[in-house]
Amino acid sequence: MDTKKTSRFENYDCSGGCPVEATLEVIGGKWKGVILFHLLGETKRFGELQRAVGSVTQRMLTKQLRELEREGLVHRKVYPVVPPKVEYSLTEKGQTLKPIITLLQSWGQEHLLER
Amino acid sequence: MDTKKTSRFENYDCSGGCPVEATLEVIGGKWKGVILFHLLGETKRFGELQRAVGSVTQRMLTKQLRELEREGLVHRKVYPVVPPKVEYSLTEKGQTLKPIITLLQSWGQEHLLER
DNA sequence: CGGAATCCCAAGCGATACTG
DNA sequence: CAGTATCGCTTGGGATTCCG
Repeated sequence: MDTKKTSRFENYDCSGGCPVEATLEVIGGKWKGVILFHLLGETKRFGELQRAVGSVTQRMLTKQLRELEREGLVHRKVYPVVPPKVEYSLTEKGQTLKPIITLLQSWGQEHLLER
Repeated sequence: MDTKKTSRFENYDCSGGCPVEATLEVIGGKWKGVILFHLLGETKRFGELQRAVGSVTQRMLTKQLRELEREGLVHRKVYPVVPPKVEYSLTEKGQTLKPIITLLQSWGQEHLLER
């Protein structure tokens, strides 16, 4: 009907850092989504997390956790005991991702997995 | 307090296809988020899309669009004219991603970009 | 204009071994 | 237990060229 713009998205300037892209860079790592998902509810030890995620290798789990830590999404608590004990949990900033992770999960269930 | 589980996330079986991971694989491609974002509001031609996204190369834009097409998220309409004209738009399935893309955007704005 | 094909470097990532 | 180190394959993705 009218030639007027019907959307607020069309001419959004993405050059030099689109928020959508930026967010995906933070949570889009190969294992980050799943990791965050498993930390949504509770603190987990390294080994627990690895078992929960499934097929991730130690190397990758460590790397992804370090990156999430650097982004301030995950907190790493080291207990000075032997054998070593390290617990991972979401920071407050990490908690704010909950709606996103939840949406990702429900969308995937509805549109991706056989049902 | 209690040792009872306080979350519904903890023991979710992710092995062999976690919904969160699956969804991220669909929208997590390097340019897919931004592409979807720019298609949220309106249909766009190839060239428009490329300019909107910014620094993406033709090759990558094409590749990512093909993948989104295969997932049934994006529709490709070819006009049999010369010079060629191709329009991209979201399918109905693609539209269902709107809440996710929107959330990604607002989260990124609030937590990632300087403010 | 919108794409396909080729080339090629760099990053990603798994496997394995070692360590405090 | 929770890492780190090294190796080497595989993949991603940019640059460029050609085409209908």
